[in-house]
Amino acid sequence: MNIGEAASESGVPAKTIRYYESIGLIPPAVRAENGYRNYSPFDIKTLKFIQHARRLGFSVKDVGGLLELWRDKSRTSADVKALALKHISDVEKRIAELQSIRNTLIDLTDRCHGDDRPDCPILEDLAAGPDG
Amino acid sequence: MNIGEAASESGVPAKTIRYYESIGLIPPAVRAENGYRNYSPFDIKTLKFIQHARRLGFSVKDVGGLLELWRDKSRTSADVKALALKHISDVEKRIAELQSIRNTLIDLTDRCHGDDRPDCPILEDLAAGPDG
DNA sequence: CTTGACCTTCCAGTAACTGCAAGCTTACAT
DNA sequence: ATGTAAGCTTGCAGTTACTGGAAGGTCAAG
Repeated sequence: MNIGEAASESGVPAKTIRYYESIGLIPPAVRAENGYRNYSPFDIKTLKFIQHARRLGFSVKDVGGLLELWRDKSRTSADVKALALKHISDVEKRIAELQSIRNTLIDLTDRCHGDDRPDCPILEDLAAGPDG
Repeated sequence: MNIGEAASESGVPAKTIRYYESIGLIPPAVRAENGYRNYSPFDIKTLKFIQHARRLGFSVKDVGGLLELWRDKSRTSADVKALALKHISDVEKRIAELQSIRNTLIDLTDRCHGDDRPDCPILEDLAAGPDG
């Protein structure tokens, strides 16, 4: 299977597959006689695994860790769970930050009449700072 | 005022101030005879404005737009509000994405017993995909 | 035989900094 | 006066995770 088909099968763009190879996230692909990369069904499975983990917001580095755990039959589920829980806590922290940002922005826009006049609490507050 | 003091006054690191100058977000600083950058209280105010807007998650490009609106006495509050509302919608979209990610992760970890045994629904689901 | 769709490599660019290195200048203590 | 440490200058490289593009080899169809 050439890289193009591997891309459409896995959902990972060809360009990105090469990139993952270049950074060592996946091992170098076997090459055909013409130099083209050749992918097995198992390679596709690995690419899908990566794709799913990335969609869940795991960093590429974390995905590397998950791949190792996936391949390592002697790992414990606790190892995996620990990584996932850490990631959940990161995600929740980020959500809380964004919600705080959102609330501040809502507050600012509520107080801005948004008409033809130039005075605008949004700009005034950005100049004055969060506390006044 | 040298760049170091400007940094501690504004909360923007010296390195970042130079960076903002290099990308044209702020005009080139006036130089003293020794070549050192010199900052006025108004410059500090601008840097603080930038800092606050960045903390609210506006991109540097958006901050550039806000700075223009801030300087432009003829702008309308509607212009500013439009930019802020767009940003709120982006933030809310990002929050929704992260919440969806969080829910999936919670679901996965709930189903992983997290003990010494190797079988782990987290890895299994990552391999199989979001739909089983 | 040519066209077009693949594939290859490598280089550059994105966002927003941050770190480091080499080399001034300034301030302070000895 | 001198040593040295802090602060300033520049520029280049590294970060994250790709993405786009150029230049060129390969393959299948008409």
